[in-house]
Amino acid sequence: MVRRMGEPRWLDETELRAWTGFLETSDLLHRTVERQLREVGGITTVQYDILHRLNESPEKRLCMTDLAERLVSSRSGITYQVAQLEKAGLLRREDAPDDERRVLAVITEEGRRVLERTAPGHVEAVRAGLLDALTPDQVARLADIMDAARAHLRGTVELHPPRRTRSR
Amino acid sequence: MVRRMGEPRWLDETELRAWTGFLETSDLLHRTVERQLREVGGITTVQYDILHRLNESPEKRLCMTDLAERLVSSRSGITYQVAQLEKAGLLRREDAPDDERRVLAVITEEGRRVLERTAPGHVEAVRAGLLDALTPDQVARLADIMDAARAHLRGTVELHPPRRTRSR
DNA sequence: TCACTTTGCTTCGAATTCGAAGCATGGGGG
DNA sequence: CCCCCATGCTTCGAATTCGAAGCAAAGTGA
Repeated sequence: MVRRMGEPRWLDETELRAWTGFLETSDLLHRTVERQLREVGGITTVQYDILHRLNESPEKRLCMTDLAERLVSSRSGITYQVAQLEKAGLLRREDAPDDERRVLAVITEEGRRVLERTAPGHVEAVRAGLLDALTPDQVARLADIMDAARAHLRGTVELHPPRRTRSR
Repeated sequence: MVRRMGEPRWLDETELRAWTGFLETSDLLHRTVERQLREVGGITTVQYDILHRLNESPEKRLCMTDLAERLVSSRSGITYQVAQLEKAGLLRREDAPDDERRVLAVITEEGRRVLERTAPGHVEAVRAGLLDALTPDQVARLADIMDAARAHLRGTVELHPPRRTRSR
């Protein structure tokens, strides 16, 4: 399965602009949003996402694996962040009734308050950092482009490395 | 300077798609590219960027601040990564001749070899992860959109927190 | 020249992330 | 029922990142 490739197809000017622009924009954007959340809400983007997902879910609770599924980090990362949020009183853990192995994270009233308090500023930061710099037409095109890329990547990328099989 | 905001302007469906799509795409993309570089070249994206920038620069050398300027991390982060790369033999440090305070990072022959060896696969990963999923028209539009966003953010965001002035 | 500030870099401790390994429960196939 | 593997989560150590604090050289103004 050695793949010897011929002459590499280097990026032309437009492709390079798209790629480097994407890299730098996502980096800058992440920093500003992170900073805003930190200053106003005292939480990180990851924590905001966790709380948001919990709050959006019908039962206001999700198990660790579901949280990790399509979110930022690895399973151990979720364990860590949920522990932080639990210490801060923004969620609590519950054992799943039907499966002893599962642990459910449940958003607390306090967590909901933090979310309500930070959400408007967070949205404003997203507008100020990205959406306001674009025309409505560009926003629409960006949405379509990101949909295409996201769907493509979802099919291609394995989020987590495959689990090491016991034997061997 | 307390800004009391009225009813927050929530994101409409398209804006939400643009934003969440952007977040998830950049995350997935970062992971795949990172993994490819790690497996093939044994280096991280950050290290690739550093080597690439050094190699692109006219004198094949840059001082730490210039490296940190618009790159990934804080000053201390650059110190750390440059130390790693120096240990790996991919660059060496030199004192700047004209300013005793500055430290120059200079890419080595070995570093150049790693770059040449990894670059084609890296570009392929970028194509496979992003560009191939888009039409040429979409790539061009993405480039323009990212240019706009990048320029906007550059003007808005302060990369590093302001330096603490010594006396109160 | 002398104080004082600025600038460039490094060191330090804290926080976060990851993957590997470990533990416990669940789910078959015999 | 029992063995074995799959699944869910946590713990561990390593790597990376950050900001604050510190040190040294360079610049500035009197």
